[in-house]
Amino acid sequence: NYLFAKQHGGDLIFRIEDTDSNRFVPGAEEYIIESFKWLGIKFDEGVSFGGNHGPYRQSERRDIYRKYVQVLLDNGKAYIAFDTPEELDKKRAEIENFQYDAKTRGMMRNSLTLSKEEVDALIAAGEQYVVRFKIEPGRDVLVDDLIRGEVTINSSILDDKVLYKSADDLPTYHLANIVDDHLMEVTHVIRGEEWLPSAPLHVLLYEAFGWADTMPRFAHLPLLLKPVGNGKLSKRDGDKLGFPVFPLEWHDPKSGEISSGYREKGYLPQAVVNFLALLGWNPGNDQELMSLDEMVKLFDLSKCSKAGAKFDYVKAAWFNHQYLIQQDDKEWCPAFDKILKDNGINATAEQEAEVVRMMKMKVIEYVDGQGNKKKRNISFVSDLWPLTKFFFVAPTSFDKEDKFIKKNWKETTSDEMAQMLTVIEGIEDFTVEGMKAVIDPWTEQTGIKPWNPWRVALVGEGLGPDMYELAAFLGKDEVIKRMKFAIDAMSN
RNA sequence: GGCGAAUUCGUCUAUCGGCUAGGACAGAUGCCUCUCACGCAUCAAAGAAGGGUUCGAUUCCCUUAUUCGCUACCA
Repeated sequence: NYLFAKQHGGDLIFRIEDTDSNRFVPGAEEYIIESFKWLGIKFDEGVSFGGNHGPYRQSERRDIYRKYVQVLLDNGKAYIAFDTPEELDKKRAEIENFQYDAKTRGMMRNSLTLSKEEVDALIAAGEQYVVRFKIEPGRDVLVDDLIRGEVTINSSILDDKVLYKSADDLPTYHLANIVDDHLMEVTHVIRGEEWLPSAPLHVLLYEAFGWADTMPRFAHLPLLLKPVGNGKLSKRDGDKLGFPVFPLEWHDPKSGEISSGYREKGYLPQAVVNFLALLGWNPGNDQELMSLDEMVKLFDLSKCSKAGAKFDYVKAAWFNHQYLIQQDDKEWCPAFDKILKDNGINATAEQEAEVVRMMKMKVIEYVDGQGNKKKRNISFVSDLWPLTKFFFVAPTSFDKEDKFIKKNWKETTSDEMAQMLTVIEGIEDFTVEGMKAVIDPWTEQTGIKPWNPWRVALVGEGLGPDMYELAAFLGKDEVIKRMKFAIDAMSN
């Protein structure tokens, strides 16, 4: 909706459709606003955004709906029904495939079967009622969908939908939606496929009000499906499979349940928007990485797919990786700082920046000795801890079955490391250049290839940055300490 | 059950009658390399099934199958 509206210079409206008072959730509205803000999706009108078509909360538009319900009642397009939920349940149990429609409305308690006096008396007595849309059967209703083309549905399969319920003096979605869209001068309705079956009902409502000529265009988008198995993606699937479904972490005030959020998991909003936009739409070429502004230019409803798309959280992580590596070093530091704190490390800001710099060296493109461009695969800043802990914590033991250690620490290695240790102890200038000046000639003289064993000693496993850089960061004392410990531990 | 929609590699998708069916993620292999990665190269991987229409169907039509959605005084 955002892409479409912006592309056409239109306004995006943020309307709260809270016509089901039973389902009111405190905090949900604020949550939604904050989520869109985080994603960078800005509305032009609506709750918290202002505009000339308010109020934008349907629960605050009761006067308006009451008026339009009356219009339909007056022109015979709707009627009042007194059937209680219990009575309806009974009918459904009695009659197979019961539907409240032209065939059955004659046997129900409503203003079509009751006299005007009876109806007035019931209302005066405080009886609860609903207003139902009187659907004329046997008509083929055409829905011209921008994505699916022309869809025809016969009105006979539609039931006499409830438009308004007196119990809470609120309309249902169908009535509120049509009235609001008309009054708010909505030109396009882009919504999920689950609305396609009731689209003809909405067309009929526009006609009943005499608004057919200004009826908005419809576009029904495909649904998001579960990553594994069948069915549409539900709120709970995410945490079951280890990925977020909610944009922001959500604490349900009623159940106390916590659903993880993209923001808290370390996703970048641009990555989420990009990934989501491509689920069900593509620009028609091979381009996958696009900013919101680019997507506004490229978006095309006719290029939206019609079938549901399975949610692939592995690819979502890849998108995040792409956006993460484009970020400046400094943007990683706050998140990295938190990771360190969480792991009980007290590092100086300089140290943090230095580690991030070194890791980013391997993340951002750089050219190695062979002229190859290199990068590092980090999808989330939170991935950094296992890749950086050795900067702050010395190895406490060595897994002799570890493939890297086994391969690189042979029988003679402890002796070679001991030789290297004496060389290192003699180094005055413990910088990358200073070490190179001493160690490079030493390796050539002795023929010893110290890199991997040295890595075992300082890191404890087969990962990390260039050894000179790492050693310079750790400092001479720490390097000596770790080497002594390794030589000792490995010879036992 | 009824109605509607959908159906291309494991996943997201391109193709608007000419296909040796393209790309991306994931996977495999190789190269690179002081490690892990990254990068690069290569490989493997698809038109649900059956009928039509057509010189020619992944593309159009029909049937079947499967999946999804709707069938609430929920949205």
